[in-house]
Amino acid sequence: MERGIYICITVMEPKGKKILIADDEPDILEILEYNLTAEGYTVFKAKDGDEALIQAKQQQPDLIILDVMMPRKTGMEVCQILRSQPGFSNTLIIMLTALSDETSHVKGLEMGADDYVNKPISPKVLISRVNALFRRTFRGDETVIKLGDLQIDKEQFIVRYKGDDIILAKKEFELLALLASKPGRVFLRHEILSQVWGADVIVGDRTIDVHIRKIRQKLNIDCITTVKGVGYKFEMTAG
Amino acid sequence: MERGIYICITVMEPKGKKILIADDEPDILEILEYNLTAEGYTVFKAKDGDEALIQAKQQQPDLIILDVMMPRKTGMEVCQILRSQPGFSNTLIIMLTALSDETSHVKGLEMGADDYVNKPISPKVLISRVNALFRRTFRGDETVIKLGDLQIDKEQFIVRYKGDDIILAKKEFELLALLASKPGRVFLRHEILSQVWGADVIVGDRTIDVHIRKIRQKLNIDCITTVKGVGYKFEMTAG
DNA sequence: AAAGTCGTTAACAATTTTATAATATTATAC
DNA sequence: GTATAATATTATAAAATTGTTAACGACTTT
Repeated sequence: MERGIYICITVMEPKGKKILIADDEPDILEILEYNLTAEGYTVFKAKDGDEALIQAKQQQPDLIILDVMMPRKTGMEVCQILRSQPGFSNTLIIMLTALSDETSHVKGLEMGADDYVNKPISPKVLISRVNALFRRTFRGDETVIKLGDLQIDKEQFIVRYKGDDIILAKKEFELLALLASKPGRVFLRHEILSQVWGADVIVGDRTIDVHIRKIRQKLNIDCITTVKGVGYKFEMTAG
Repeated sequence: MERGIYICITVMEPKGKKILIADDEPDILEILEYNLTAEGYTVFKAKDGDEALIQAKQQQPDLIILDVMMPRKTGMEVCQILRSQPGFSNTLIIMLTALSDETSHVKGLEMGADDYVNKPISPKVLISRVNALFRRTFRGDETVIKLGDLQIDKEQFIVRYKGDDIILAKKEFELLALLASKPGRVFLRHEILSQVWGADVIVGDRTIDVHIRKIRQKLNIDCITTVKGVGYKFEMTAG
C-alpha cells in the first residue's frame, strides 16, 4: 500500500427501520416521506399497487403504509397478496384510507393489516402510530439479521436477497450467520472453527474455504471478504 | 369405570384472552362487555382509574381498554402507572377517548398505549382492532389456524382442506398443529419431540419422520418442508 | 374373537451434506 | 518479476440425514 495520510470519513448508515409508502397522491407521498425521514426512518415510495409489490419485494421494508384506493391493485389486494407470502407474514402493514366506512375498516384489519387509519391524518399522529407499532413489535430479540438487501432469518433458516429465498445447507448457514452477526469484523479461522464446528472438532484446513466458496456461489453477491493470513469478514461491497 | 350411558356435554371453556375495560359510563361498559364476551373474550370491568389498577393487578388481563376521561385517575395516569411496573410492560393497552385532539392522541401513544381510538366507535370496529392486536401479539395461540385453503381446528381436532375433512391420528395432528402454529418457522427435532411427545419421552430417531410422512401422505399438499440437519417447517408452497 | 387403528421401530434406499484431496489461482514479500 | 504462502476451485468420496416400507404389539371397535 502507498504511504500517505489517510482520512477516514465514516458515513452514518441510516440505521432506522425501512418504511414503504404506497399512495397515488404525490402530495401525501411527499409529506409522509419528509416526516418519516425526519424521524429517522428510511423511506421508499410507490405510486400504485403493482409498484408497491415490486418495492416490497426488493426493499424488504419493516413497515408498509398502503393507501386503500390506488390504481393497479388496491391496498386491500396488495395486503392480501403480501400476507399470503412467507416473507411478509411479519411485515407491519398500515392501511390508509379516505373511506371512513365501518365495513372496510373491519375488512382491512381482518385482511391482516396491523392498523387502519382514516384520512385526513396529521403527520404527527401517523408518526406516533408508526412508532407505537415498532415499539410493540420489536420488544423481543430479533431473529432476523438485515443488511441492505440481504436478510438472514435464523428462525426460518433462510437467507433472502431482494426477496428471493436462497437455501443454504446447515454449515453454510451457520457460517454466514456468524460472519453477518458482526459485519466488518474479521473472524479468525480458529474462531470460525470453534463457533461453527465446535472447539473439539478437527477438520482440515481447506474445509472453511470450501464452505465460503459455496456461500459466495449461492448468494452471488460480494459480501464475504478474505483477509489473507487472518480470516474472513462480512462486508457488503456490492448489492 | 361404571357401566352406563354417558352423555358428554362439552362446555365451551372461555379459552379467550382476558380483557379489562375501564370506563365511567355504564352504558359503554355494558355494550363492550356484551360484544367482547360474544367474541369469546373474558371481560372484567372497572368504573374508574383506581379500580382499573386494582383489577389489573388482580386479574392480570392480556388487554386493558382505558377511557381517558375517568374519575380517580385518568386513563393516561393509569397507563403511565402500569407501564412503569414490570408486570405490565407487555400488557396491551387501548386508549378510548371522546377528545379527538391530536395532541392527546400523540401523548396517549407515547405514554405506551398500543392503540388510541376516538369515541364514538362501533363495537365491530373496536373488536376488529382488539383482534388485530392479539393476532400479532399472540400468534400461534389461535384455536383455528387458517392458511390458504387449509384449516386446522385445534379445538375440534379437525383438518379441512378445500372443504374436505382430513382425519389425522392424534400424534399426526399435534405435530401438524405445532408446525402450523408458526408458519415458516423451523422447529428443531428436539423441539418437536419435547412439544409433541414430551420432554422426557424417548423415542427412536425415525419416529418423527414417519409421522411427517403420514401427514404429507394424508394431506397430499406440499406444506411441510424439510430443513436437513435442523428440523421441519410449515410452508404452503402449493395449493 | 376378528378386524382395525395407532404409535413405534427396524431395515434399507435415496438423498443431501460435508470433508478431503488435488490442482489452479491469487496475493504478498523479497 | 519470482518465489512462496495462502486461498480458490473442482471433483470425488465419505458421512450424515431423511424417506419409505413393512412389521409388531398395544389398544379399540365391531
